Amino acid sequence: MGVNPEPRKKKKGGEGRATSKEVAAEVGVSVATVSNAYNRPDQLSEGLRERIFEAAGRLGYSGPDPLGRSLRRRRSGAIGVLYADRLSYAFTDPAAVMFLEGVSLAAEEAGLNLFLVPGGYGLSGGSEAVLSAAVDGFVVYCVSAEDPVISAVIERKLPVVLVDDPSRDGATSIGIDDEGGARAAAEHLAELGHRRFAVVSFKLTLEPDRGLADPARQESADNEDTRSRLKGYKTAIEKAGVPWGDVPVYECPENTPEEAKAAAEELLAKEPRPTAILALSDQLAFGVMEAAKGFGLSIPGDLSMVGFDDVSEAARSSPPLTTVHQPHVEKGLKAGRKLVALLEGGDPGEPELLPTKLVVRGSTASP
Amino acid sequence: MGVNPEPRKKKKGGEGRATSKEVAAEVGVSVATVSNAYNRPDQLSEGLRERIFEAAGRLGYSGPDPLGRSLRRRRSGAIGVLYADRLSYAFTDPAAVMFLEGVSLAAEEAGLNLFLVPGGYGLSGGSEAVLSAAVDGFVVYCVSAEDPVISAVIERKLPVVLVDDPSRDGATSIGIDDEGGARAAAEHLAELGHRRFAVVSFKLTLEPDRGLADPARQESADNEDTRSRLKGYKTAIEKAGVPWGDVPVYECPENTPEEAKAAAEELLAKEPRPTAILALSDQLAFGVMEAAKGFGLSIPGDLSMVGFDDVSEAARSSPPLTTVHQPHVEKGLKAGRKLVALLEGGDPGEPELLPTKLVVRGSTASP
DNA sequence: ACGTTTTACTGAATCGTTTAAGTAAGATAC
DNA sequence: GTATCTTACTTAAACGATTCAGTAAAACGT
Repeated sequence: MGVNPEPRKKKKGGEGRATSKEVAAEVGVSVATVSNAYNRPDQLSEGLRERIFEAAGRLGYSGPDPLGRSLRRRRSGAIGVLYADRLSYAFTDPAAVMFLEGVSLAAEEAGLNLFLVPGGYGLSGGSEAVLSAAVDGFVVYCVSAEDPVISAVIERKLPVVLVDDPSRDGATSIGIDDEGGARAAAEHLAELGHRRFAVVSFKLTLEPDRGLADPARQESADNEDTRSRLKGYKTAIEKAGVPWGDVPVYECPENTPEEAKAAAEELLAKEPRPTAILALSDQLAFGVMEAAKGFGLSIPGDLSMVGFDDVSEAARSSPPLTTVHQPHVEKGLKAGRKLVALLEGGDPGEPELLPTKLVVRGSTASP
Repeated sequence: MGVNPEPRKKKKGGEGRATSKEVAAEVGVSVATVSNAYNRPDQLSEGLRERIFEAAGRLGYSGPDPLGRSLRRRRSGAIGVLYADRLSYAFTDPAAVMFLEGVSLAAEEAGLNLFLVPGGYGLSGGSEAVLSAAVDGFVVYCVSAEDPVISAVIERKLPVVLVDDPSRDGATSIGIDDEGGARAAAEHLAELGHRRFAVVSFKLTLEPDRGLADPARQESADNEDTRSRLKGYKTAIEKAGVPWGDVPVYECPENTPEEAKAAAEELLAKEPRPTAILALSDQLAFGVMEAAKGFGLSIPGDLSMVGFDDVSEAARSSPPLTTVHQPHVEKGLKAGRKLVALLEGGDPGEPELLPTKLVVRGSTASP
């Protein structure tokens, strides 16, 4: 058994990174003392501490290895953000970016790093990324309740904050008043006198369709957000005397202007043409606006348009987009703070629903 | 010595996450076998493997702990992106976001996660975040060569790819043709007939000033990018017969429209007023445009404006911004791929300089 | 001068894995 | 029927730290 015939290469030149053990050997102390030099300066004499740092510098030891430390401490010092899609996609969505900004603010407050984990339904690996991420907890963003990765997260039994999809009981969560915002958007259009509506939605289920979605499919949307927004529209539109069944709801597999453009091209070709289009996100709204331009339709003269999210481009587009504002950064910040509270054994607080607000700009007018 | 009086709580209820040891005990095999069940299915019989998974499910074991595994494997499966500033700031800068998109693309290709590390000069902790991040390598973005965090990164002796600041020898790097792009921008203005220029720059050193920077200070800029862009402007402007010393260069401590607005307000109050302003980034250009609006100046009628970066808003602003395009996403992607190559022991390739290109839109005209 | 505290360390267990090397039993070869 | 190869595991040593429970020596109090 462990005879260890050779003393092994002790430190074969200055090469590679050294370990605390090597530093300890060099100085002639125990590894515990080296550890203390870095973590509890009061546990050793000033002189020895300096000798240790000096030797560390000489040997190329840059301080405790994060992995060894994390393993022992049972804390990695990072919070994970689980994003529904591929990560690269998150960065193209201004709403997601603002949310991340908020989470990173919370991480900074707590001195934690940010670990981005792609959910990537259908991606190679599946929920492997979730299982292999060295984090202390997760903020789960925008993942449908049906997504298998969410089970993977739950399975890991780490502290979790669910964002925008507060359907798992027990879990801490935060969301926004989707329904109220959507209702306000549709009411605004109804008050302007619109009666011919159309809706451009993002995907309703994990296996998305492209095309018109009937009410049954709408009901079965597996994302809480989506369902709530559609419900808000429905309530307001029915109140205006228009049967919901008459309102075409177009499902886009991806939340991109390109998809929405294609959707709008189909919707605007209908006779009679809708006079107002509600989009479930600003990204989609921008696509619709482009399509309208292609049809030679002026906004808001020929077509009124309402988005959702109030991303910063919304104020700068031409015409500026009427949309439902939601506090993306604050949502991220609060989600992050809840997670931090959880990590510190504190109280994450009640599930919260942040307010939304209709911001009327230049893309809506009477028909 | 380790008498271990009590057998310790073996598994006090289904609570907490279980370990491979517990699963092994439950099934009556060694931990090695449990490990094999997850990592090398061919090493054990199908039946046993299923019994192990079944027991794992029962005990709440969700697979090997990432930390233990990473420690042993000496691979964490994550690449770190070191960002100069606070992380929350990265998300407000469209150029940084696009870059991250590229890196995340590369990470996805390689099946790696993304670990975001704030450089945060002057932040509490300093380079602590760098030292404590459990990553396999770093992509260093936009950090001045003088920044102490960059030394921290080097010290960790992990594979590193330097972006936009290829000054450390030996390190793999990627950048863009800053000088050429800047030169083209200034040449464009000169050709239009402009002779009274002003420049709005971001910070020149780690300890930024706000205000006009004389040529000496410009030379001492510790970011390669900044120096190159200024040099490009200088070359073209001098070629047009204007002494560089006559061109006011205003330094903004932060790369935000707000800072640039303040800068422009000062520059535009000068007599004679500049007829063209060059901004080192689009973010800064947007601020200048706002200031111009405040002065009642029309762009490009009264003032021509050129940015740098070609972020997506540049095409949508009014007027659309003439700017220097750089391939942000591609830069991130290539940086990420180089790092991946390094991690896999391959060849990261030569330091690359990606091309820039002037995109003429509506913000420039003859004076 | 003697007991108590403080200071400055060391030893050894532990965190949760992976993996090279070993082994016993059964299958295959000739 | 013996030698060799597989199969299906196990043993034990890492990986790189932290931390608790010592302990010997020095400092302190009276």
